[in-house]
Amino acid sequence: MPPAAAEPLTPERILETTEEVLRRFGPTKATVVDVARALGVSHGSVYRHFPSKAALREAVTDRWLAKSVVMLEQITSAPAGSAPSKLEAWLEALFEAKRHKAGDDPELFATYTVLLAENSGTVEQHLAELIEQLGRIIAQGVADGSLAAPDVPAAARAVFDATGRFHDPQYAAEWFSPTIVAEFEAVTALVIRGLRA
Amino acid sequence: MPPAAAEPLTPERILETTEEVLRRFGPTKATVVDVARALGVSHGSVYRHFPSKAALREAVTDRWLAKSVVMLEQITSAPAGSAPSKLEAWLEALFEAKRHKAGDDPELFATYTVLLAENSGTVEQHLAELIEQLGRIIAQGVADGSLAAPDVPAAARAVFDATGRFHDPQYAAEWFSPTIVAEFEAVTALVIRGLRA
DNA sequence: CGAGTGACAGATATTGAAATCTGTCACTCG
DNA sequence: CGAGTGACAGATTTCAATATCTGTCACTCG
Repeated sequence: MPPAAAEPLTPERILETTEEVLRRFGPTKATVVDVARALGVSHGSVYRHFPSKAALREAVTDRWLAKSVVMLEQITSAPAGSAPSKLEAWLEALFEAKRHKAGDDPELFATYTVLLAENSGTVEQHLAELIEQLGRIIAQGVADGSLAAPDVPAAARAVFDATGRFHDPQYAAEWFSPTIVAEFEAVTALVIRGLRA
Repeated sequence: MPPAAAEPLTPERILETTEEVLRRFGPTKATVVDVARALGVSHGSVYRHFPSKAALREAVTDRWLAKSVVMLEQITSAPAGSAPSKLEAWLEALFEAKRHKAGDDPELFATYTVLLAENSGTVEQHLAELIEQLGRIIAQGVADGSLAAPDVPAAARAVFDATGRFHDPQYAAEWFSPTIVAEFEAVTALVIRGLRA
């Protein structure tokens, strides 16, 4: 990247550069000074756009999480497909997306795992959005009679909790075991069976 | 404790003292020298009974894990009770046992969590024993027609995986949320429903 | 003998001084 | 004016010297 630029210094540019710096140096060594250096400005300028290093890192985290929400929203609001098959597709898409992120660039994934741990508020909000999507799929199933759930939000939460081993980054190391796909399928099948009308 | 003792130095006594030292100093500061000092012997003597510090810590871990297995075995092999209710009781006993351990003495629990992390082989064996117990309960249910499972060991594994949030120590911090019991019950109900004939 | 010792080498952990970083603010300059 | 600066104080991290620990082994002594 060009070390200096005539372009105006926007939050957007700062976020992009922060991602780049995190990618290069990792979560412990990446500093605000590094970001400023990469942008060709003084670190004081970065503080004009973000009130603290923590806020900057949180904004990067938020951006990263938003991508999965958008991807899964495609499945959630697809016009075709039964609720049970949507549920299965949604859970598999979530698992596969995480698994590929963790496998393709383990260091970057570890970096984001650290960021996630220090921004539990942001993560919680993101999880709530995912669970809300699950709730919409389950509600569709309840409406067309394919699923049964006395309390849809609670059922959505239960499905999410029960599949935690396949989306919680704390388990990332296990996602490359030769039996993991069979285990994922067993849990998914059990959960969907438990939800059927 | 008496710093010196005329009693012979047995593996048993060393293990007890090691537990004591771990309890007092925590997993990072507890040393073999500390254990020897507490026993009133030289650290060389400890190495007559355990080949390494790692082996000593592993033996302590093993001992600790064995207790839950014994407690849950009571439920597993109880003569009375339907398989679904046994399953529920077993999962609840596991959750409550862990929750109380974590709540009653958080530091000691954290110490054992560190020990667990450095002895993944021992932990895996312990988990296999727990899953084997679940398998026996499910097999009972299949035999009496209350449960359906094409592959009993796989179903046992799936039940254990699906309830991970309520027994994996990595989630201990969440076990004191005001909604955790409702969440546990929702997942348990979902899983048992998924297993019903 | 053989359970226990303690001095030793190499590995690991602790400590405190120096370097770097975070966050602020009075200032510059287009 | 107002985006950007850079020197500064206090907090945090790094680094190298120092201390402690792990694991071995030739030895003691009941």
